[in-house]
Amino acid sequence: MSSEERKNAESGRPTDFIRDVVAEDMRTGKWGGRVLTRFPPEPNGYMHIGHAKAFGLNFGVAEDFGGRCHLRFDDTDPTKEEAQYVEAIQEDIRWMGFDWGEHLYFASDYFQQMYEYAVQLIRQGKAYVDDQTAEEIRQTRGTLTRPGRDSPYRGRGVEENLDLFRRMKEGEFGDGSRVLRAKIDMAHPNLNMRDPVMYRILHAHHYRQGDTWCMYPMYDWAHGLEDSIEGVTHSLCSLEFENHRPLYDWFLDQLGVHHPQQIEFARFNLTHTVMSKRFLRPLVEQDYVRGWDDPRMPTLRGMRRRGYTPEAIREFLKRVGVAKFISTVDIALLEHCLRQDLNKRCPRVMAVLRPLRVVIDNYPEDKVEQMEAVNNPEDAGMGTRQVPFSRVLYIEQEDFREEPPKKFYRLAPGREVRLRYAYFVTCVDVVKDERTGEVVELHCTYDPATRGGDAPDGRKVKSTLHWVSAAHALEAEVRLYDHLFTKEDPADVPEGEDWKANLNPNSLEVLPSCRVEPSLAGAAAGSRYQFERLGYFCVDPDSTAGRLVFNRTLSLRDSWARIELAQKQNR
RNA sequence: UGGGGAAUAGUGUAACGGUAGCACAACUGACUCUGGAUCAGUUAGUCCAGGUUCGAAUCCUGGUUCCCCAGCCA
Repeated sequence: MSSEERKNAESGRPTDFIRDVVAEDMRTGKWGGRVLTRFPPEPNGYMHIGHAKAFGLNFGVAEDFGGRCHLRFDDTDPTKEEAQYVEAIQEDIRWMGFDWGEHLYFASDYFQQMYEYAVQLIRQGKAYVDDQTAEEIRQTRGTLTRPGRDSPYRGRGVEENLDLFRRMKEGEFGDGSRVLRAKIDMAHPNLNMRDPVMYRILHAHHYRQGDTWCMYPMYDWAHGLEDSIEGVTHSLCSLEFENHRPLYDWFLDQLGVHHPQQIEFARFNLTHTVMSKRFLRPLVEQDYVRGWDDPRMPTLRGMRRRGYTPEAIREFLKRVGVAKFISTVDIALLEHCLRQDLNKRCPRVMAVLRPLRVVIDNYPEDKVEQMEAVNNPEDAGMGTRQVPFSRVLYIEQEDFREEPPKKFYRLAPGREVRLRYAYFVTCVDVVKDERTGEVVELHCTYDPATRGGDAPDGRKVKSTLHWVSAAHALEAEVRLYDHLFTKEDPADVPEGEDWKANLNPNSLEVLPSCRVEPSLAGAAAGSRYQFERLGYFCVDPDSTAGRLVFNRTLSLRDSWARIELAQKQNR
């Protein structure tokens, strides 16, 4: 996307308040015309669409202003981080279309320099080793309304602090026995400024540093330094770090090093889904979904498997915008962006999800005709294909009603409809299961003059049905997905009740014996199609050579479903 | 009850003292070999109360509501 497109069409200004700031900095030459942003994930989980907003912003701002964006793993807690996430996160960001080139960094690579900065702070009398327990530190921190109390170790001399800190590093002390704290103000109204912990002793194996370190820097101490070391100009982060900014400012100013400008923006929520790890993790661990890449998950892996395109997600993020208000975006907007993209790019194909056998009584038994079908009416360049037609077909069960309600235009006894790209057919008989009364087969007659789908006498039909030839169709499994939660806000539960009660029991429906047209044979995992009149589907990696498995990415807009719903509600 | 933030149609977002606009959603209608797509239209908004100003979503004062902060997580 060019920077011109990034501008507000009406005002000609950048599209959000952060780009406003950056544009102004470029105008005044504040950073010498440089723009350097970064995306700093902790490698302890998978990326979801909320993260995509954050990295899309960072990479996007850099791109718009001819700058650069670093990917830096914030790996300062060895008890939570794993190498597998480093790979997975890169894969997801790359899939979304962003590129950090050579600029892949790790906070853990800066541990030695951070140590030296800490020594400097101690020398300046601005940090001290505290022997209190975690509990004691908590007790003396004070509360939101009451000031904290100074630690009895706060007055230690520089030499003693230096010695103790060195010995912390050497591994002389046990986990939790001592910490290094900044010496700021135990009565500060901002709790983050009440002598925050800078280092904790942790005899843990780091996935990259091994056992080199037995004490690790805290996020608040490390993060600002990481940005400073890399020369970041605009440090974009979410709203909850607003409270921490004064602390980063304090550290950087005490050290007298490069001082990026931090700008905070709001995260967003999506209706009918959850995005925080706190909610997502139990869904996976307690088997409410099939894993982090379950197509119902808002993780990028899940969305990828579901059939989402990165382009659709980026368009969605662009429309969501960037502001300081924590919004709840209607998932319908995401779906709209997806449909818009899929409509343009997906080849059309015919598939029957719930097959109803149809015999064309006056069509010769052994005859097979190839019907020419358009691959994509939105794009003539995608060409046409041949679809076999024969005497026995399948149509969708819901496309036939023995007693059609008002405004139901599809097939019914005595009614004529069009079979897409084939013939006009009229229903002449209905075969039912004697015991259940269920309709099991239809008999129709066809009009040979309507081959291709048009009647030479100009007569019209009210609807067009999709179909497959029974003898030629492939059997396939189709997985239908719906919103993960029935409520817009999944966390909205009565006092004391579990939010999982809002889980949609019908978020997954597996249809084991669908029939798809033969052109789909051998379709590659990940390939996307529109099943005409039904929706967008993609081939799941669970597919095998002999059996295709499809995920329904998204249904088509369905105005009959709306009418039917309204009819039910009026009754 | 301390500190830091935020409030514009149902939802999201624009306006930078000068006609409150756009998108999604909803609803009409047109068109259609996908009840898809497309096109046209309708409904609907500045948190509240004062003030400054010829003129306020925007500036000022006071209030209301919501979010974040008391990890040796990030």
